[in-house]
Amino acid sequence: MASPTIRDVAREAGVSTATVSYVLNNSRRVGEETRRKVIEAAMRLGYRANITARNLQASETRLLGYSWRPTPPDQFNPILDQFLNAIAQAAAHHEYHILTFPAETIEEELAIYQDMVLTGQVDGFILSNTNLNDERVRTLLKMEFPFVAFGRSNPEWDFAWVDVDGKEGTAMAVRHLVQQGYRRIAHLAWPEDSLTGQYRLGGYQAAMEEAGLGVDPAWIVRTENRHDDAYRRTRGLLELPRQRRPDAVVASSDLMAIGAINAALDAGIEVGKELAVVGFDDAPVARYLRPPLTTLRQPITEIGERLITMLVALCQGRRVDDPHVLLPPQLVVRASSGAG
Amino acid sequence: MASPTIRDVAREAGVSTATVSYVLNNSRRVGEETRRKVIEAAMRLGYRANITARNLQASETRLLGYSWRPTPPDQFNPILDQFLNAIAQAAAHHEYHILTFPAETIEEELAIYQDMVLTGQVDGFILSNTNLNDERVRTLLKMEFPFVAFGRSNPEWDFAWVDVDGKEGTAMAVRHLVQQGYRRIAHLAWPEDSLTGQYRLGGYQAAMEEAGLGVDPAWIVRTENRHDDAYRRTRGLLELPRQRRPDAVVASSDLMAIGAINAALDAGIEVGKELAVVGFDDAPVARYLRPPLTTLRQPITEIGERLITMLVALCQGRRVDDPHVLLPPQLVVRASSGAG
DNA sequence: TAGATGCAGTTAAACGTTTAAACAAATTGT
DNA sequence: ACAATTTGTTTAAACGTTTAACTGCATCTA
Repeated sequence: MASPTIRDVAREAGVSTATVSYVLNNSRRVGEETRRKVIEAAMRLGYRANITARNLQASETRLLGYSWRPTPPDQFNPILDQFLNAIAQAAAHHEYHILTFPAETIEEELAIYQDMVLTGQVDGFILSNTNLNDERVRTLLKMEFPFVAFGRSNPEWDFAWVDVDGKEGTAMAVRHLVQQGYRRIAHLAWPEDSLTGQYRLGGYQAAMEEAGLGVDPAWIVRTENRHDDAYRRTRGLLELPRQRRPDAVVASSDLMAIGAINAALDAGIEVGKELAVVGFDDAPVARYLRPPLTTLRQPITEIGERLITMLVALCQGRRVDDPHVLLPPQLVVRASSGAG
Repeated sequence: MASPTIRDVAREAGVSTATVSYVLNNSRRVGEETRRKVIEAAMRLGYRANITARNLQASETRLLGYSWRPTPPDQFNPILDQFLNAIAQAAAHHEYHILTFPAETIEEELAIYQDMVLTGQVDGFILSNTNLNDERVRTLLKMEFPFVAFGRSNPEWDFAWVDVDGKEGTAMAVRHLVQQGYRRIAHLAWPEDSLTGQYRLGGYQAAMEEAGLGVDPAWIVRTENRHDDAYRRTRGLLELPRQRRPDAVVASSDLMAIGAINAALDAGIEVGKELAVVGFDDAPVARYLRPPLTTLRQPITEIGERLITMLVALCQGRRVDDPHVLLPPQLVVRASSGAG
C-alpha cells in the first residue's frame, strides 16, 4: 500500500539517501557502479519521489490557479473547454498543473486569492475576462504575486497579458461584409463599461470610416451579452424605415449573433442574403447553425501556451521578455455573411 | 515577501510551536490567556499555515484529479463547464481542490494516472465518460486507489459511480412523443460498444413496446456522436417510403439532434410538426435553436455533489453507504417535439 | 501524606525530499 | 614525497507543519 520512500531505495542499494537523490535528479557526478545500483533499486521498488515532500523542500507547489465565474444557465462559455485544455496542456509541458476553483461572486473570488497566496496553495494565477479597474488585477499586483491575464485592463497597470485583437477582429468582419456588398452595417456592442466591448466597437467604427460608410447612430446597439437582449434589439433594427434599416449585423459574440439570426428568421428575413450576420468566438455550434455562422475564431491554443510560458517564467523569478501579446483572430467565413 | 511561519507566531506570542498549532486547529484544551496571545500574534503577522507542509505531515494532498479527452473541433462537450463547476464547488466544501490534466490518448491518460498515484500528486480521481471494459477503471481498481466515476462500467467491477438513467430518459422522450400523437418514432443510437448508448436504446425499445408500437428495424440508426453522421442518416430516414417514414426522432445527444433538425430543414420538412426531434443533454444552445430543442437535462450539479461526497469519503478511508447512484434526467419540453 | 488524576504547556520526532557542508580516498602538481 | 586538488560519498540540516510523549504543577482522594 504505502509507497516506497527514498530511504527504502537507499537501503536497498546500500547507499545514502543523498546519493539516491543525486542519481535520480542527475544533479551531481556519481560513480558508474553506484549509479547503476541506485537505478536498479529504484526500479525494483517502483520508486517515484513524493511530490509534496519535494515541493515543501523547494517551497513551491508547481500548481497554477485558474478561476472562472460559473456561466448563467441562459448563456454559454464557448471557449472554456478549449481554454482549459490549452492551459493544462501547456502547463504540463513545464511540469505544472492547473488547479481550478470556481467562485460565485467577485468578493468570494478575491478572498480565495488571498487565501491561496497566504497558504501557499499555488505558485501563480491565470485570470480571464479581465476588465477595466479589475479588482483581481489590482489585488494581485499589490500582493506582488505572479499572475497573467487573458485580457487587458488599465494601461497604467504593469502586468503580463495576452489578448485577442478585438478591434482588428470586428474591422475584419466589416471589411468582409463590405466586400460582400453590404453597406448598412450595424453593431451589437457590449455595455460601455466593457473594455473588450470598447475595442470591438472601435474596430467597427474604424473600418466603417475606412470604407467611407456613414454610421447611423441607431446602428450601434448596446446590450448585455444575452441572447434575448440581442434578439429584441435586432427586431428593433429591422423595424427601422427602409433607408435606415441595416443589411448586416456584426455581433460581439456568437450568442448575440444567434439572437440576431433568430430575430431575422422570426421577422421573415432571410439571413445571409437580406441580412448578413457575423459573430465572435467561433463557438462549437456556430458551424451547425442554419445558416452556418460567419464568425471570428480566437487562437485559444496559442493564447494558452503564451500565457503559461509567461506565468512559468514569472513563477521562477525570470523576466518576461514581451509581456503584452496581442493576437489577431481568424475570420471564419460561412453562409450567414452571404458567402458561398 | 516570505510568509510568516508557525515559528514566527510562536516567538511573537512567547509560546512553543505546538501550542500555536493546538490553538489554531482547536485540537486541544489551551489556557484562555495563552489562546488569546496566540490568536493575536497570528493576526498581527497575518499567519496562515502552509498547505504543503501540512499536507506532507498528513500525507495527503487534498487534491482530486480530473481528466478529460479534448473535444474534437467538430463536436462539443455540452456539460464540461457545468460539470467542472459542480465538482470544484463541491470539492471546496470539503476543503479539496480539483486538479485538471488533459490527455490526448487513452495510453497517455493511463500513464498519467500511474504517475500521479506513485508520486502522490492527488488523493483520488474523478472519471467521466466511462464505458464497458474501461481501462481506467481496471487500472485504478487494481492499484486500489480511490476514485469515482460519472458513468457505469462492467457490472462485476465494484466501484463507486453516479450515472444518469439513460434508459428512463429515452423512455420519457418516447412517452412524451406518443402523447403528442407521434407513432413512427426512430432512434439515433450510438455504436454498439457504447454502454451509455445501450441504455438509451433500451429505454427507447421498452417505451415503444409499452406503448404497443411496432419498431421498424430501419428506425434504429447507429452512428458516432457526430453532427454529420446524424444529418446523413436522418436524410436517409426521411427518404423511406411514406408508410415507414418516421414522424419523430429521439437522438442520443443534442449534437445529433441538431444534425437531425438540419436534415429535416434541408429536406423541406417542418420540425416540430411533420418531424419531432428530441435531444439529450440540454446543451446551453438547445433553447436557442429554431425550433427550440426538446431534450433531457442531466442533473449535473447533483451528480457532481454526489461524486465528490463519495470520493472524499473514500479518500478518508470511510465506507460509502450507497456507491451506486442512478439519477433520472429531466425532460425539458420545447417546440421541436410539437408542444406549445 | 502519598499517590493518583488533570491541566497546560514544551520537547522532539515525524512526514519525504533536497542540498550545503564535511569527509575520505584517489589523483594531480611541483 | 608532500601538499593541493579532484572525485565520490555521507552526514545532517532544512523546508513548515502536526502530534505523541513528556514535564511540572496544582488538585483531588483515601
